[in-house]
Amino acid sequence: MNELVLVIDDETQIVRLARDYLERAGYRVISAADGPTGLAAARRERPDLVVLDLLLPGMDGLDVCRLLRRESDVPIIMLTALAEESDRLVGLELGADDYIVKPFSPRELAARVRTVLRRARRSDSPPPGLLRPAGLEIDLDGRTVRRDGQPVELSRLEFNLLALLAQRPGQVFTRAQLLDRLHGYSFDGVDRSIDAHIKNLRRKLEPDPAHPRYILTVYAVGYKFAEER
Amino acid sequence: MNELVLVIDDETQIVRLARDYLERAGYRVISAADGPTGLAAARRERPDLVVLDLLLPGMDGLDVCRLLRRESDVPIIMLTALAEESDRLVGLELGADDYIVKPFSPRELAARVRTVLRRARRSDSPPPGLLRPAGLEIDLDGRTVRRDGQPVELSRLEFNLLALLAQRPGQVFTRAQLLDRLHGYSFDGVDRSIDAHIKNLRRKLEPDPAHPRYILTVYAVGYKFAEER
DNA sequence: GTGCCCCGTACACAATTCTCTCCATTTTAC
DNA sequence: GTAAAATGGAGAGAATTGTGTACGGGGCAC
Repeated sequence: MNELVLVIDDETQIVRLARDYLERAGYRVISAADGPTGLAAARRERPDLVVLDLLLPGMDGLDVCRLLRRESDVPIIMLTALAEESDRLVGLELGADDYIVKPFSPRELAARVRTVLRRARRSDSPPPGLLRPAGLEIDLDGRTVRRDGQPVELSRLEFNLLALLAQRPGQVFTRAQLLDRLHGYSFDGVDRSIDAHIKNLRRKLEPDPAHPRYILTVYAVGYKFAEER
Repeated sequence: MNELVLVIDDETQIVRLARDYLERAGYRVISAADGPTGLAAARRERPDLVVLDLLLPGMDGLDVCRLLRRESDVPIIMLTALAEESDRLVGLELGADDYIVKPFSPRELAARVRTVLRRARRSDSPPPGLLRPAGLEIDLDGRTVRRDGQPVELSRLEFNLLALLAQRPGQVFTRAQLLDRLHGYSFDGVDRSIDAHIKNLRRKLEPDPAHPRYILTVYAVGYKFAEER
């Protein structure tokens, strides 16, 4: 299910713009035109993120922010017309996670939303000492791997490679990137050696190495770890 | 009494923001603007958690981290600007419990602090004076070891080494980490000396030193104590 | 103070494991 | 169908570890 964003703003123009853009970016969007309504919506719908205008009819945006904060940890992005540095601090002190100065480009809004959500996801579940993609169990501290409960013996590079990929499922890494991160940045090797490690890794890890389930090839680009589905 | 957090950072803006937010979240906060001051404060005040900036004047944050680690188990959250090196693989080497990439939202900081403290409370609540991995009995207070009821005589360093490893079964320690924690971190020895101690330890401890049951080698990385299974 | 013993460290060699490269074969994209 | 890319197998060379041995220092009994 896509993430839900609540936009609290009384200017219908802005709400419409934000909605269009955020929905196109893949989020679900609900909105409210004033503070009390917005608070009620937040309580009822439990959005994953709130975009909150500072200037609202009926209730100051700062008050809304405070009240929201009191009852939940939902990330908040403030909209403000004031570019003052002090406002950034005021907003952040009240518990906002980020702020955008009006007028803003909808693309910027979408970018901020994405960033804050990513950050929130990360901080919700701090350091994953253990990765558990379907059927696998990767212990980063113990450097051990199990598939369906069975231990899988990996070499150092193989383990690092797997950990690197599995920490960002779906993200494609080029061979050059993988080389950089597996060795120091000053390494003079052919990037085909990555292929060899991928091969060895698959042989040990994949139930059927010829049809990989975890380590996927992205033709002419690199490799990625399979996303959950 | 509320928990005490020490913030070590030279940017007053960040310190103020962190202080405000953490205090609002119910923590007591002290701060220091550079490494030596921070270390002194940590020794004097014995905080429950340290937030440490990697980039500090006077002393590298990494050094501060190592020194802190040497003399206490206080949880450490690192602030880093290096978005690239945000892997956990690197974090393990630092000895930090968690890290946050700048710029961060104060809410995120508070969330991390809460999580790390909760974890720390859970893990070290009853400081176990006695470890009992299968077949072994390690008395940390009496500094004695028994295997299957039979006393095992160990030298000071061997005992420290065993205690260190056995307190975190399954976690891999690099030779550098072991050296750091066994001696003063400013020790300039060859890390192969760790091998020698491991060898001696195994000879005394293991039923079959050639096929270790307790002290396991992790090729190209270091050593770890076997996990129960 | 002197001699002795234990401990920690350093070094050398052998055994093991890993890493990289080469090349033939298969797969993919256009 | 063709060219580029990826895969699989195999082996040489490098890296890492286990172990025996030697050296030096500190503590302790006398």
